[in-house]
Amino acid sequence: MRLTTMTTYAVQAMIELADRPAGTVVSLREIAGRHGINLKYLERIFSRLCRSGLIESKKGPGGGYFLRRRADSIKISEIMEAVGESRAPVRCLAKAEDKYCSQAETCSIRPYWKRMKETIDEFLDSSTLYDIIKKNKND
Amino acid sequence: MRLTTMTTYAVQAMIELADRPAGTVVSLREIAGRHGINLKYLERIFSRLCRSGLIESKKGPGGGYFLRRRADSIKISEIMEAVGESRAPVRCLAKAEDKYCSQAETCSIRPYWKRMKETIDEFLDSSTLYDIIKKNKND
DNA sequence: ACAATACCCTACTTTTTTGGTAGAATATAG
DNA sequence: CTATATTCTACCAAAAAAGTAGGGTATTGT
Repeated sequence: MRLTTMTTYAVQAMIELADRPAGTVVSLREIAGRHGINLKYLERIFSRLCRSGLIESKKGPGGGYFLRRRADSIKISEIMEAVGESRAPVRCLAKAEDKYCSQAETCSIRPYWKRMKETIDEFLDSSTLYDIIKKNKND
Repeated sequence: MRLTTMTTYAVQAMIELADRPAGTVVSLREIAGRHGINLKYLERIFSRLCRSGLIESKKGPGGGYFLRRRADSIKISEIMEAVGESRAPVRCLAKAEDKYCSQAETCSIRPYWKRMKETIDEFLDSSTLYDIIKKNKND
């Protein structure tokens, strides 16, 4: 039941972007350096975030990435989705794998795992980047 | 965010035991056969469940395993605990790993992961074997 | 007693997933 | 033009999970 480090990196990085004033961009080199993340690895993560439309890039010198939407409209679940983190506790509940288990219809435990997934989804769907930042600033 | 198959096997098997009338035992061979689980693999799982005190064994011909407590007193979280499934979404929240991240104290995201863990724990702590069986029988 | 049944322990192998690397291509500000 | 930065396509290594194998030990019905 552990998130991949790719997911935690992605959230960390998104927090970084959210913390910057609008109109500024952040380079990967900067983020990678500060968090001790391999640059190439970060690149892969950001390309996914980009493809999902959560962030946008500005190329060339002085370029970098920036949030495409307001921090309070970006759900944590969206970030996970972008980097491919599954939120299903069991394989038979993952997307496009409904046919993985032939006995899915009669399985007595599946409904339980489904409720578990819903609980997790609800949590991740109801929190945004802004919530994390805000909570932190209240200290 | 996926449970290991060992965990899902463990829950499946515990449901089997819970579904039997009191006083009866179930052999591993039987469970392994019905669910298509490798016998040796199941043995390992059951030895852990046994060590955790969730089930008990009866040796000899006609022997097998049975629940040590009532189904409505066995939490799903206990089963996970028994087979070593971590419920922490990130490593720095896992047991005996508080020192994994040196910046745990100042980390802005950690409190969020902690709330996530609490949400999951709450779900798993508040459901028992009996709940799963019962829900199923209502169909 | 003893053989049948079933649990118990240790080590190993394979597979899958995750994490990390490398190198080159493309775009752009100055 | 060129330095900086993102994009794309592979590939490789480490770790974790899953599955196997084989021998050993305890119990009990007969």
